[in-house]
Amino acid sequence: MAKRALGQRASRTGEAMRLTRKLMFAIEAVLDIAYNTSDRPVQSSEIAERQGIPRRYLEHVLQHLVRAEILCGVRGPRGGYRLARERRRIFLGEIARLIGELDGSISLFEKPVGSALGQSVLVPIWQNLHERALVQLDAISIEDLCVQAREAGVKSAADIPMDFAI
Amino acid sequence: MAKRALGQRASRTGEAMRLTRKLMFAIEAVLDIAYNTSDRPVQSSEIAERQGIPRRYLEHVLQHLVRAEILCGVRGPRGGYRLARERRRIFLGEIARLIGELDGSISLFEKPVGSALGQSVLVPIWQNLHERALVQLDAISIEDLCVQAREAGVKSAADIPMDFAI
DNA sequence: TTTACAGTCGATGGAGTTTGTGAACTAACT
DNA sequence: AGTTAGTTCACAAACTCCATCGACTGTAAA
Repeated sequence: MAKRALGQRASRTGEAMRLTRKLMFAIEAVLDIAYNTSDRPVQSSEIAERQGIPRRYLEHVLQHLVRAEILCGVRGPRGGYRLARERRRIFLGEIARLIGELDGSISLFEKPVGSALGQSVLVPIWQNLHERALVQLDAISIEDLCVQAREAGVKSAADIPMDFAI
Repeated sequence: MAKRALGQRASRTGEAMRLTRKLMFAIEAVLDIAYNTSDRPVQSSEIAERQGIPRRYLEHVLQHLVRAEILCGVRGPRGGYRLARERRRIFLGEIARLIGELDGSISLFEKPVGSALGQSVLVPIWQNLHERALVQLDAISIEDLCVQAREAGVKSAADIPMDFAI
């Protein structure tokens, strides 16, 4: 009965999440850095090649991660990227929220939903779906992924002596 | 230029789901039809106006729903759309899978994921996320939504005498 | 035959993605 | 110290795909 303003955004707690390509790139990049960092930082070109991500676009994503203080960038020769915190203190949910809020911030369930039907019935369902996904991602840390990767036998550049640099 | 050769599709689970605008339109439309059907079928223009969905695009979506035998279309004057089954036998998961498989069938987690890291660690996470969402949607029928809408006090065109036709 | 719809094809626009060019910064080398 | 080279950062143009719109065709009732 209570008529709500149409333009009401889903901007409540600032929770935004979009299952887009950019998000996957972001998570892949952070994981790659965490898994392959040795003594010197990991360069964007390495990540791009290892993960098969377009270089230029990857740099975009990395810069967002730097601003969000998930990574820190080191300029100059032998520069690259490092994690800004310990691996066990970076969670996928944080990355998802970050990427979601970047451009648009419309969240995973992006829909004006103008009708009363949608407002009263569908919006709650989408919010629920959305929140559950975020909860699931909030429970996974980069450390967890590194452990899984090691158990799966994925090779890490950190295990290889530097002399083999191509 | 199709450089699709790069990544093979993640299409082998057969389950595809995309949290896109089209999916919301589809669910909104089916719900609208279920909720507002009286003796004569519901016309696409009615749905479009009530739900605030662009007419032309809505018809596109409706046609897919007809082919999937979720709706049935009635042509000619006083035509429109009806549900092809009882409301309690139509589930949101079915609609989600349909829309997902339509164009691209790339599913919610669409990513080549070329590296060993991605393959062994990220793909399972995305699949899990995806399956949980589908399970959640599979548990909701159109009937459920109609009940919720009625409890929320949403008016139905089926309750209103036909004389008020504009 | 006319009319009011559902169905189909093609054109347009915008968001997200990809790529290009150049700046700012810093380590290493002369 | 000054210069050079290898990076990250910043801005912007080009490309791609989906949502949107428009015009035309098919069908069935009046």
